[in-house]
Amino acid sequence: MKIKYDLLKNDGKARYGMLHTNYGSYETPMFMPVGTLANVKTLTPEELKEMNSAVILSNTYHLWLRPGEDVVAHAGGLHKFMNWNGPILTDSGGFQVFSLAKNKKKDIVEEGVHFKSHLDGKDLFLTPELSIQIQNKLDSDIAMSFDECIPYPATYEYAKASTERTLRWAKRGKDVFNNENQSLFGIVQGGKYEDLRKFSAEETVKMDFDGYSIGGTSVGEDKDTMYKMIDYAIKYLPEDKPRYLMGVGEPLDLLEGVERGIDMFDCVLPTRIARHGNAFTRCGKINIKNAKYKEDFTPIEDNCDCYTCKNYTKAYVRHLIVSNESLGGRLLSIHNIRFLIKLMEEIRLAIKEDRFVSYKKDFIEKYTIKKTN
RNA sequence: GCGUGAUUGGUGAAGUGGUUAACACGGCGGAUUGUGGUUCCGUUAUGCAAGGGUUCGAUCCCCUUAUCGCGCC
Repeated sequence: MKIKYDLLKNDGKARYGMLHTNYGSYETPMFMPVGTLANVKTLTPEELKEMNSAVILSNTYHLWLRPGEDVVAHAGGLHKFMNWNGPILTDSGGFQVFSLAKNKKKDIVEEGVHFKSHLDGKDLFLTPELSIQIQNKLDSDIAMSFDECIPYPATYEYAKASTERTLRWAKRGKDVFNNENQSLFGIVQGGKYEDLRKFSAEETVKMDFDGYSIGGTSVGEDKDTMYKMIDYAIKYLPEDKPRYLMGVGEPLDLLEGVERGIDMFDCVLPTRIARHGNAFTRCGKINIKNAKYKEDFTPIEDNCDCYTCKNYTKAYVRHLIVSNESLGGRLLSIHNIRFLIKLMEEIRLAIKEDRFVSYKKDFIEKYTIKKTN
């Protein structure tokens, strides 16, 4: 069965809805933790469930290299392989075009993309067809079209050519797509250019995907540019399909995205910064390694309902991080993911109660005054 | 007691008679947005055991003292 999206409520452009999948129905807007290598780094499925995590991400490029999509298929698909009985979205490898293809001009050709394996340096060639076929085998719930995540800044000429190619790739991927139980999302590119975003959105929608994502954001552009990229594209996306903003996960950006009509977000931020000792709090991000927490025997946040805050102190978590103990990154990952998921829970409630704008204002006010603390 | 070798920041240490005394670790702070990366970036000794001398100039040369090591009575 394909996924299905019900738009249940609007509050301005913000949307409250329900995403129906083969692994349950979940409210949107939602935040999706990233588990590139078939695991959300350091966390078990049980822990993710406890945090009320719905969809998790995995990555086509990475699983292709290791362990290989056939291994996953022989295991009975990604869900069984990783013991996750919730929905899974697989990224296509498009972001790796951005991060790993060193020489864009030479490595990105019409047929596909040349990579050097980050594992052994071996030459690899990934095409839209191959990406989709791998994802079909991985048997995720949502597959992504193979695109190029355009770097920032990019010239108009580059962005135009890349955007057009991404459209051709989307078509090619869709043509070979073959998995009844899987859905396929199209990706809007276009860089920072309004007409290209419009063009990309309209053309992608014409191909009729199960959902649409806005890509090419959070690649180094300033916030205003990012928000404009969303504005330029989102008005051309259909109301009855989910909209997914790729790679965005800073609390303030989630709010800005929701306000513009985004339903799904993913980001490595909560887990990555956790491993480096940072925690989201209502009063802004904190660095647990700071000396001032050495003897702070209070939780990261007093009113947080996460496992970490209910059981551990800043001083202890700090000690673990400073000592390079993996439990430190685990505890902070639990807190950070729960923080973002809780944020989305509150956002959904606010939308349902027609008070999203005031909720957003209150949150931002608190989040950005940390300096006085 | 005599002889001898050392003494550089929180630590391990490089180094030179002449502008700002390597590097590493540690400390302190920052970054991180579809995750190659226990990652990246700042910053951290106005001072080279103490005092005196030689010199235009000494952490580097000489003397004295202190501390530590080694050898011999």
